[in-house]
Amino acid sequence: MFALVDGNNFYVSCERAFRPSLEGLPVVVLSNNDGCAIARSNEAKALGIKMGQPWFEIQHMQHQHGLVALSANFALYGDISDRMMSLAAGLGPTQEIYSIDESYIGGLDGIRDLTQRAGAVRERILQWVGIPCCIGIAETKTLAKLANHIAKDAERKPGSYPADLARICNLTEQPGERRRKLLQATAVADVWGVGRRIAAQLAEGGILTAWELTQLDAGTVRRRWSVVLERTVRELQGQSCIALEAAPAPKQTIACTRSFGRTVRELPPLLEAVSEFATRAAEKLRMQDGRAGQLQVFIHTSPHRPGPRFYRSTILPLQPTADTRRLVAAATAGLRAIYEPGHDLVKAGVMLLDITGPELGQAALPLDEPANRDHRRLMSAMDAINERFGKGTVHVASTGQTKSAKTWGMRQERRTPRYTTEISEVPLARA
DNA sequence: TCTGGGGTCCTAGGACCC
DNA sequence: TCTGGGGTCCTAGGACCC
Repeated sequence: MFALVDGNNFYVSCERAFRPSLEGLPVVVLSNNDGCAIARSNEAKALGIKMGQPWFEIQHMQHQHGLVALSANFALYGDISDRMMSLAAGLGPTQEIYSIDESYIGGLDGIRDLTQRAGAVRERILQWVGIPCCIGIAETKTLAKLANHIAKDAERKPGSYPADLARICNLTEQPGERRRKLLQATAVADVWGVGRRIAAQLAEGGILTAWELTQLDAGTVRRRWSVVLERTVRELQGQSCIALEAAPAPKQTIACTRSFGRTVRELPPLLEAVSEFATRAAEKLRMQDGRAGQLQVFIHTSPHRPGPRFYRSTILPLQPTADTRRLVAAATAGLRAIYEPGHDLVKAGVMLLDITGPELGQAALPLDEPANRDHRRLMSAMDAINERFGKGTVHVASTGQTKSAKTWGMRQERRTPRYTTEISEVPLARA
């Protein structure tokens, strides 16, 4: 049995926790560069704002409907997430942190008063962290996700569901008839693992609800679609196919990519940007104690603008490494190889590929041991200094001198303070 | 004027091997 | 007239997730 604990409209809820005056207002959180809406309060959803909708399309709602838009404050969301996750863990013996706002809890069989217990955990998260969440409980992860969806829907639209399902929905307690009705009330597109494409194909075959999907034969689904959808069907039928993953698997690829605040044509700012992306990617790589065997760099113009497009990328083979200096050197060399003047570039990125554990990188360089050890010590020192004194305190020179001189940096005109992670931005309480 | 960022897994087809 | 069988590895593309 599994539970899924999921923060409601998570980024918006994080902002509201520190600015209660946002309660009841339509609020959206915008992506990097204040480009599009990536989180919406219920009030904003009610205005018809779609996930990922560009800001320029909804901007007018500020005056018309009192829409409030905030720049994404990921430092804040990450920290609030950690606090929420540690409380969610109290629900059962094992936990998988699935995303910034969701975690599965496993090993729940035999726990008495589970539904009540879930309610208590929900209360505690709300009181201690200030984040409202919903909890779904069921026999499989896919069903727990579906139960969570019901709990959220029932909270948002009281009256369309039995009142006791709002916020906490334990499917295992639902009598057969009621359970069937709940699955019939859930659109097939809302099932975890069913995206736009497959939902459309299912609709052609008359499969519109989660219930109808459970009625399909698993073997048929495998032949017509894939083993992936087959697994989803089996999970919906109550057969657990997706296990809880308590320890996060090391990443196979690590990316750092950004859209620019404005278009970039010249090479020097691009070199700066790409150096910084390679630096960030290298930090992530060292956090999992990995080595990259390949590095990819890309640049491109806007896919949304009419006219000729320019998209170019290259992959460079590496002696497996986690050394920022070598990764930055590879990234800038790659950029020089693909750069061509005269294009209004809007985005660049660095990806680390062919990632292996530490042992392989060392084995490949048996004679180089002492030097390798020195590289690692230097990188550890750099990471420790940057951890203590802030990102970029020590950096390679090619990432540029000062933040203010950046011509390519992102727009973030509406960011709230980093209330919990930056000492100068901690809110003051007045007596 | 203005559209995010970071991942995973599966499959089909080609190259290549014996 | 007539052309095997079985396997692995790699890549590109598609689909999905948040």
